[in-house]
Amino acid sequence: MCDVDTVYIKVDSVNIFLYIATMSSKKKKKTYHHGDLRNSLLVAAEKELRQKGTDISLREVAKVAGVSHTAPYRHFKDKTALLQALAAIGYQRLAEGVRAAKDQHADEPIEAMLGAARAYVELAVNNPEMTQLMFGGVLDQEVIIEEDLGVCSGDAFQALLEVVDLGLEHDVYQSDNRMEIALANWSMVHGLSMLITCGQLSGEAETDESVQGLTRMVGEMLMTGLKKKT
Amino acid sequence: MCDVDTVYIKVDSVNIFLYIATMSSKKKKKTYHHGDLRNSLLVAAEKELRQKGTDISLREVAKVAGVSHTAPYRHFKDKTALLQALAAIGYQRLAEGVRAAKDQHADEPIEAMLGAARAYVELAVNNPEMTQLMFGGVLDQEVIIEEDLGVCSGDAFQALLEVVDLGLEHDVYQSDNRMEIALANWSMVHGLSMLITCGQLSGEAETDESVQGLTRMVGEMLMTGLKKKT
DNA sequence: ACCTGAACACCGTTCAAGT
DNA sequence: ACCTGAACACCGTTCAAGT
Repeated sequence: MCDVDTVYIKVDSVNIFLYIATMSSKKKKKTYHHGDLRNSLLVAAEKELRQKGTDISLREVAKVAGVSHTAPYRHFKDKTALLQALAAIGYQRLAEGVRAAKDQHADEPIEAMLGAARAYVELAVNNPEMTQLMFGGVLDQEVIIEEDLGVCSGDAFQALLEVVDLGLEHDVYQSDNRMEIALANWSMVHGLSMLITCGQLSGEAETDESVQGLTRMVGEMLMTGLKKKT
Repeated sequence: MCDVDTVYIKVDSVNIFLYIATMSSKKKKKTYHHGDLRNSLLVAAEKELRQKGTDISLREVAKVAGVSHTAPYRHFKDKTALLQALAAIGYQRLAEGVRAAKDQHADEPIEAMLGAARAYVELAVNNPEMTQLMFGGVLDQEVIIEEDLGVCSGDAFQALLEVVDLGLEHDVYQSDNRMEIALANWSMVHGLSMLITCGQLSGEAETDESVQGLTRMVGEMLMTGLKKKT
């Protein structure tokens, strides 16, 4: 009743509470989770996602993170909220990948777009479960619980628009409608990604090289067109 | 003990058993499910899919079909098998839609392809949950339990190839690689479908008209190319 | 042959309680 | 403030049993 752990109640200070808890955890069995549990949960969730696919259990995530199965509810409203927060991280990486490709080809707008396409497909193929989580209808994009999801997914689209604008500035496109150009590129690249990650192209997209080849191929086809010139 | 229902055991004939069961069902409460339960389960499953989305419960499907929660196991190995059989129906409709569009434009290969694209996107947008089931990673395409799935999904791709061949016969494409042309078209159309059905384009794809407009737009962009001609 | 009902291990979520 | 443990209603699947 009068041991170290009870002191913090009377002191009523978060910092001191944490300090004592940290100290005592070195002696006793670590029962409380210290530090950023929210983040630990997301890390655990991604590990589970990669291993078991899109249908992961919140209880298992908690177990992997080393807390009780009710602890996640301190940081996320429900299971969907955790998955949305995880998807938000996926969109963040997507935006980063696209911007990195753009910066590498600042003077060659077409190569910048093809590079962005390569980054998009590569990320999707290397993280198929994450891709399915983001775009597979596991979570309703209509009902956004974690605001991060809306922000990050919007920013990813923004990154794509920046690559389009690069081309418009250099006057390389026939059309001057940035939305249309963006949507055509996005659809093409997204479609290829989804077809590969859901296993429809299992025959022709097995190695990294073949995936890159396919990406370049469909990307150039969109740029030059399929129809014969008259 | 000695009423009508027990006769069939001694007779040991399926037909007679079924006949007696049918007769008795008119008098008593219908406890057994007569006729094609397999089909009834698929109908119930699609109803549930449309209502509750991709995460449906096998028990609920059984309840909707009017049988006990273990009855489905007489017709499907497990829940995944039922979902795969349902997805197979989706691929079947896709193949039909594409072929119908092709037959409508037998002399205009480009219009045939654009029509097929329209059919594909339309079907996806009108059945978003089915689309997510087919392509969203809910079921592993790697592990096919219901053989129908493999057959029907292969046939849907076959239908697309037929539309490509129409164009090759009329010599309208720059490339002569049917696989490449097919993949470019498929990626484009599939990407647009998935972006709409997962809610990413909620702003610009609300009405049937706007969806058709977007489909035609990206389709024509692929045909003519984005880049300025030099 | 076809279906039922009890049983098991799991799940998401809530809530009173503990430190 | 942060986490736990019991409890509840649900789920997929198995199996002995019924007609």
